[in-house]
Amino acid sequence: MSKKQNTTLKELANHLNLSISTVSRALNNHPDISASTSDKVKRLAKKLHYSPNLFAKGFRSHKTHILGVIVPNISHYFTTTILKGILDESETLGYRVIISESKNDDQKQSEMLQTMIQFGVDGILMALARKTRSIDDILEVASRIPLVLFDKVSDKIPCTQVVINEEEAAYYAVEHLINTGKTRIAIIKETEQSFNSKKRFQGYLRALNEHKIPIDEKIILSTEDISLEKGKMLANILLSLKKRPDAIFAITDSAAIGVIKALHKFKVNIPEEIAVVGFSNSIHSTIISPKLSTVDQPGEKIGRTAIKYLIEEIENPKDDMITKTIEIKTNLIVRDSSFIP
Amino acid sequence: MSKKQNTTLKELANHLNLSISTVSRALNNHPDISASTSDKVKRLAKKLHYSPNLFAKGFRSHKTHILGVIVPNISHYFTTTILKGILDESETLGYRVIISESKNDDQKQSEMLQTMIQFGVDGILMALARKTRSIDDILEVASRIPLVLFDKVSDKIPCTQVVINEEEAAYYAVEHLINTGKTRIAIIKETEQSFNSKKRFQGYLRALNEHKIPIDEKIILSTEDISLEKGKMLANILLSLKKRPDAIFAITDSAAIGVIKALHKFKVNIPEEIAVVGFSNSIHSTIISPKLSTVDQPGEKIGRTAIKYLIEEIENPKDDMITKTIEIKTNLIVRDSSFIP
DNA sequence: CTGAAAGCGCTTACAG
DNA sequence: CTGAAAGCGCTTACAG
Repeated sequence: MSKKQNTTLKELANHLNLSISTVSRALNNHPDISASTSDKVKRLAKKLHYSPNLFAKGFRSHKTHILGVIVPNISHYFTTTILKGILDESETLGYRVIISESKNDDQKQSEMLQTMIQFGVDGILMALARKTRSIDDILEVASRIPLVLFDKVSDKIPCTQVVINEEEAAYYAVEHLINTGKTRIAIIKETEQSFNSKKRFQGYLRALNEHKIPIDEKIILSTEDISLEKGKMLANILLSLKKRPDAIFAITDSAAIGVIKALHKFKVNIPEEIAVVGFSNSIHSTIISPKLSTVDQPGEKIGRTAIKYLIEEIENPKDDMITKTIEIKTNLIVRDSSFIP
Repeated sequence: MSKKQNTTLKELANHLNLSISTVSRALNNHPDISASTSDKVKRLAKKLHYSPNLFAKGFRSHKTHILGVIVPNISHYFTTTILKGILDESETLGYRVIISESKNDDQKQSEMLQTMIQFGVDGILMALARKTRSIDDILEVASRIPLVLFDKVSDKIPCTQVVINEEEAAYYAVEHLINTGKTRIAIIKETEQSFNSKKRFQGYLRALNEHKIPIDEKIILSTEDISLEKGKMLANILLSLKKRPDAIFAITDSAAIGVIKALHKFKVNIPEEIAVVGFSNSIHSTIISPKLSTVDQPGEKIGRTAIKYLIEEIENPKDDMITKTIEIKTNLIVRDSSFIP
């Protein structure tokens, strides 16, 4: 065998002619143990690189100190900022995190939930896959261990949910465009009634209504699986209208960047002829030219908040499952794709 | 208690008036068990949503089927593509993955290694933090469990290492510039002798040498912590030279994008006056205009390969630790920032 | 074909 | 102040 075995309590006990119980207590600073014994044990432990087997420890207490995290796509920059918050906070609180990618496949998502339970995670943090139908599996999980949803959530699942102020953020983004003199503001959103898209659309409508700007269905465009390419396509449609919009609010940055690329192609001046605002403050938003005005979503804070609530629920279990929604504030960042006020 | 306990073998046994051993064997398709018993057990197990406690299982065999992964920064797109490969492949092979971010802090990295051992991971996959000094801790880990390095590696650590063909990739990138008629090719690299930077620089030198192009120290620029901003700064220096380069090879995409931004500012035509080539094929490379020529690094493949080697070593332990380096082929992608041949 | 017992590494109530 | 014993959920050699 090339690999060294880990040192165990038993070995320490044998070396010192003590019982396993005593060694255990010495290492855990139990008050009963004499200082001299405690010292001896600790010295030997250090010398032999003893490190407790957390498995065995958790085994007794039914706690693994491992949390499960499921996200649709690990490559989205926004997701990675959330993960940063999750990893950092969980590590300082003494938990490790198992991450899985559902790839927006709700079948896969169910399987992952299942294996996470099998691996004995103490709780699960999750952003739902698109078109999640099988709520049943998720409810079943929530009945066993604490579950917290973030970003992609659903009010059909009774649990803590951490989101951004989607509606308000969209409201401010659109109001900003109105304040810079724009009156014909298009929106590019998703067809399916995803929580996020729906909320952002509501914010759009409220901004127009409150500023007495008529709603025009012709400049409300929807697409499935919103993306850069889709942004381009829909921008082309908007450009072909008799009455072009003078601003476009895209509910994701990638779509907004597609819009900018389409506008470039047709030599449309940004923001003079058409202003553009996105949503997310992805890293792309400062690479594209003109730099994109967008809504900054504080990913790290979302991650930190979500994991804190989860761990709180793990360590202080409550009897009742209540849907509690925590809203994290966002921040509109105005850049060159819209007028600076 | 609101949370349901997980079903155990004991409960199944009690329900059926069988022993725990029999139930265990039935569930594991042991040949000794009669079909009727086996059926009964399986039906009840399904009904009660029994799922084995992998903790208890692993506890006996000293296998947790959990792997540790440490990366410097989870937000780099390239890193996320590697993680995708790791997650996907490990899940199909029946392993789960704990991810930690060292933030290029080698102190933190050592701690992470330590807690991963404590959590009983079966093996560790790691990209080294910049300026990793305490090789000792890493060697200590490698003596206990299988360790595989990827991307950021070091030949001082005797273990399997999965990297791209850094030297060759840089060679082809520079040769491509030479083939398009460029003769004064600058390089922007890192000061510290990181494995990657060193190799890419070697490729640069070899390309120039083989094509009999003189090396000019004035257009070999180095920086610490290479980034977009540093790319801009160094490009400015190059532009201020009496004899400007006619091409710039930046050893990372972000630096290359900084270069493009600087060239834009000084109205330099790309690629006519100065061509630019980056390294990584990050998502930015098609957002920037002109689109960036760059070296595509197949992240998923790197991840998959690394995890396969790790699991191979876990499941078939060898006595000897040998440094084995696996090189993954890259692919030069020519876009608008350099001439299409 | 089925069961009782040991053991994986640890903690802790119970004795002494 | 220290130790023997039970138990966490599972598997498996040993009996029968």
